[in-house]
Amino acid sequence: MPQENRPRGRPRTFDADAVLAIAQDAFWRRGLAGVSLDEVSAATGVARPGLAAAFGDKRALYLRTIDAFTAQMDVAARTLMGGSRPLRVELGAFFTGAVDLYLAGDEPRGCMALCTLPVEAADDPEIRVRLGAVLNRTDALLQARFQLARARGELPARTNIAGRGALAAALLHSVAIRARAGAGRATLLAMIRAALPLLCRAD
Amino acid sequence: MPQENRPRGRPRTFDADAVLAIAQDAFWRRGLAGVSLDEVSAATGVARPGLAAAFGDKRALYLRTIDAFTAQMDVAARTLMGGSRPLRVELGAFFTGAVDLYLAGDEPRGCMALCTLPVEAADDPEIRVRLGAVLNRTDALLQARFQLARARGELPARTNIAGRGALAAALLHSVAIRARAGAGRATLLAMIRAALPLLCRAD
DNA sequence: CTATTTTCTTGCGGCATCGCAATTAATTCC
DNA sequence: GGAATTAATTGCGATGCCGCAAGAAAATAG
Repeated sequence: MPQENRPRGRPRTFDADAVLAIAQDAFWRRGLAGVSLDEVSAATGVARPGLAAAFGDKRALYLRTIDAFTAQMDVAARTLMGGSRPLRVELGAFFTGAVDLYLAGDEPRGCMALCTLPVEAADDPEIRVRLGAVLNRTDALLQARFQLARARGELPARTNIAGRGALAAALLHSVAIRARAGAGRATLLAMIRAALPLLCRAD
Repeated sequence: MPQENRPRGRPRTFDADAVLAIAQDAFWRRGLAGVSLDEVSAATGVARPGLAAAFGDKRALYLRTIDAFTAQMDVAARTLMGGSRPLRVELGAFFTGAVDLYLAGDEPRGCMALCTLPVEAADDPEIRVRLGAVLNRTDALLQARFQLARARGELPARTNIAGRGALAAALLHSVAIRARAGAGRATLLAMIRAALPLLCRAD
């Protein structure tokens, strides 16, 4: 009995997204070099050849999880900073949301991209490009928000958008690393609270 | 002929500091997990047992190079930001010096500590502590400089030192990662130039 | 000159990791 | 029902990596 639009041969017995989620968790904690495919295989119940057939080699699987991560971040960022509330409120929500994500499970995870991509970036041009893309994406997001605030009169017309955006992005990068270093929620939130007035000051 | 205060047995035939420098270079680029002892052995000409005898296992050697790195940074930071010049000048020198160091050799090196420690930090408590120590050190350095500026009247008495210090440290972290992502010297300096006024503004 | 101490070199053994090939299983097309 | 197609499973082989042990070498102490 032919079902729907089944591809052709024997169907997959595992859910690629579920495997990806488990792999993402492992790479988030230990990075590309720190995770073995045997480990992913054991955690997912999918034998190595199955992983290879579905995703390619270890590096390709890692890149897939990085892409998934950045997609998740994009969604979260746009949700938290949609542009409907005042600048300061939305930036506060944005950074608080980042802290929540970086400390999920009360483990010192930090940012998957900012904490695991850089090691590989020095010798791997493709990963270096990925890292650059992640940075550009948040830069664009934050600068756009400052620009919007300026257009709305929350910031004076002469406000240096690039400077504000750079500092806001920097704060995110800093939080990402500090979370991984074990900084507590209270510490991170205090840092954000102290820094926000400078970022949002209307001059 | 007994020389000086020679220890007792056969003397070392290699310079531990030179070996450390070579190992540091390798770890800087590829991180702890990305470097094999065979590689260090080949690059230094010291056989693995020699490395083991002098430094312990790979992780111990890595920690030694991290310590050497932080010591180098301390020296550089204190040189560039001695407190004799105005706040803005010294911060500019500090960040420019960081860029120089992160781009030395025109390679996208970034910061050894901030780009290689985080991956290992999640699962290795001792490395996590090291990372925290690196962060605390620069926090203290920058906050002290802002405090000095406030005491000298370059900043108003009500200036939030914690906020300024956090943002300045964040800028450093950001530069460290961006350099590794391949950002050019001009890009980084432009970012710093845009951000400095906000950090130094006397209100 | 001999004994002792420390280091250097070589090599072995074990372990983990990865990629590939061969076999078995499940499903669709005709 | 048979052929074709795609997956899953198992297992092998090669490589890299680490730690340790055994023997040779270079220095000092007496």
